[in-house]
Amino acid sequence: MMPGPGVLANKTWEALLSAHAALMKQFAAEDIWGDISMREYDVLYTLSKGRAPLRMSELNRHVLLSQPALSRLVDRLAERGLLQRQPDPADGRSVRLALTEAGRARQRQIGRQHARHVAGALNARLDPGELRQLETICLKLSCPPAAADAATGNTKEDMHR
Amino acid sequence: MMPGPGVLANKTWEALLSAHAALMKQFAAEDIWGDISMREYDVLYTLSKGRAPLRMSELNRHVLLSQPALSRLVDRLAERGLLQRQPDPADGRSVRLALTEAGRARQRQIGRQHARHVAGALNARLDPGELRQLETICLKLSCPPAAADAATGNTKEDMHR
DNA sequence: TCCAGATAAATGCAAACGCATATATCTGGG
DNA sequence: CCCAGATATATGCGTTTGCATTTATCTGGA
Repeated sequence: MMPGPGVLANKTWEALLSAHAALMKQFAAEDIWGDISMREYDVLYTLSKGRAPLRMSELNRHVLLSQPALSRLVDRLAERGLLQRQPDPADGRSVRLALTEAGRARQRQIGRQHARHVAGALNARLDPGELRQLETICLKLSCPPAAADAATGNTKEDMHR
Repeated sequence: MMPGPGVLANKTWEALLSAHAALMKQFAAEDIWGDISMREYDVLYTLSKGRAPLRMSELNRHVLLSQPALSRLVDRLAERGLLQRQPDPADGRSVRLALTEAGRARQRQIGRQHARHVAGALNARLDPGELRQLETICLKLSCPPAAADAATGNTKEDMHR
């Protein structure tokens, strides 16, 4: 039994989940999405950010969705003309995804408004110093599991499977 | 226009989303869930935390799910004997939800292991000071559910005026 | 060169989700 | 007391998701 550090980490994770849920609900309630779901927008945004066309598997690392679900979501976006599947010249198994002009325009149109809502929501609750702290910490969290093992010794995730 | 604060807030939100997705994937990959999905566990956990039986609408504030989806998720958990629907004596429309002993045991059994993974993952990436900062900031983000100033009119767009 | 195993993406199918709406109950003005 | 509107939850239905599996391609060792 070592309640100290474990409890703090768990309370922190719970707080992060609450913050995520609260903000997601608030953003989902905004009347800017039209026929694009937030998950679809996430894909459009991720594609708009990368300069080179992304592969499915790279995209799947950014999006919280199973591989088949992402494959079909991309299907729908492609059928609607918002992105294109291109064969990867370097790897025949792979597919490269790129926004069409229509897709890029749609992302920008929604993104402009969404960004305002995001800024409004976060700036209303946090000052710039807190924003910077939060960004720094979240970037540490999203980086691959640090190998810097501590005395706590609970860093083994890849051992199962 | 005024790119400064908006950009910081948006980069921060993106970092938070990445952190959330990365950790959720890591936790989902753990071999501890059995026949309980993470969403179902979230409900079991939320119910286990509150001392008094929760109502659907209260539960729905904590869980990122539509009201009908939550209603049916609760259905399934009730059919499996993990929680009970009880009529609310004070309000006939409402339903009070409480874990059964089986549900409580199941939550504890999964929660014990999950908590270890959470602690392992967060402690591997953050030191206690960062954990405390993150918790504090996330609580600020989740506490004011945007309805704090309903009387003043708009919630966040007006912050720009 | 060949092939077993690994990797990337797609597909069949049942389960779960969200939207719109229905049902049941509560509340307040007349 | 009654009823219009609000609130809490449930249900119908088409869409989307995840799991298991398949298909196609790549890789390295014999």
